Amino acid sequence: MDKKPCNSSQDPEVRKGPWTVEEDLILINYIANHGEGVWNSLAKAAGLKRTGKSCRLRWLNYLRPDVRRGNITPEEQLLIMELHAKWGNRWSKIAKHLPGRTDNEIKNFWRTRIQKHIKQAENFQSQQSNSSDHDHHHHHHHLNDNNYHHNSYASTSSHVSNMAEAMEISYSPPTYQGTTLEPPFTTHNHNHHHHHHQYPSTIPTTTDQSSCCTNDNNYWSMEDLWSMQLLNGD
DNA sequence: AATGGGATCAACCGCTCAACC
DNA sequence: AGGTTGAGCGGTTGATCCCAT
Repeated sequence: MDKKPCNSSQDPEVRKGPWTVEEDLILINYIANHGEGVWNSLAKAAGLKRTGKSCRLRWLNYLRPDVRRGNITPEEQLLIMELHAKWGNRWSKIAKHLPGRTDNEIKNFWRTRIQKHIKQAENFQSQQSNSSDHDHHHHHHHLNDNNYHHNSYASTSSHVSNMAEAMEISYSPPTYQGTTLEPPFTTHNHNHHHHHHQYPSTIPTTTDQSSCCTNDNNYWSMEDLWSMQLLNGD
């Protein structure tokens, strides 16, 4: 009988899964009137059949008025890469430097949009170093989530932060920010909710078409960014 | 036209830590 | 001291969407 009742998995009183609009409204309304915090009792008092944890998460990641939705901007992406290079998977710490973004969002962004490109770059690099006769195997590691915890951040981070710095230098020039930059940074902007495009397909035409660092859409893709890393990385 | 597979994101889980009693 | 509770973190999953076959 030492089973803890905290096993909420089959508790019929507790709802799980996606939040409904009604639940959202209840939570918003309650917090508007009573404030946030003490999530377990809040959940009960508000009449939500949710765990406090679930309420907290829903509020912080979605309902809170100052959450910023929409695609990660190039500037944000750069920041994420820099900070991740410094700190690794410290998502909440990183998120503190991106106003309105949540740790969850940044984590998702990293895992879905960046990590795979790292692996590609990794493979590419190892191919390169294979083709060249020397086998320096001293840079075989990269940002591999699982490596993360036991290889020192410093070794990987210097790599990436060099890249980030190099990118920032060529990134910040006014060509980009001066041009009503509203572009989807993302490779394809599939807002999969309903396709309400917040970005017109009129991509800002930057003044310099030379653009060693822009692709045909005039904004950088992951490929661009990571190939820059490859050029820059040792 | 149907469908399989990859990409994305919201939400869950287990865990740790700190405060409090 | 030891137990309980709440907050927060990072990893993972499940549902959905999109696209190519």
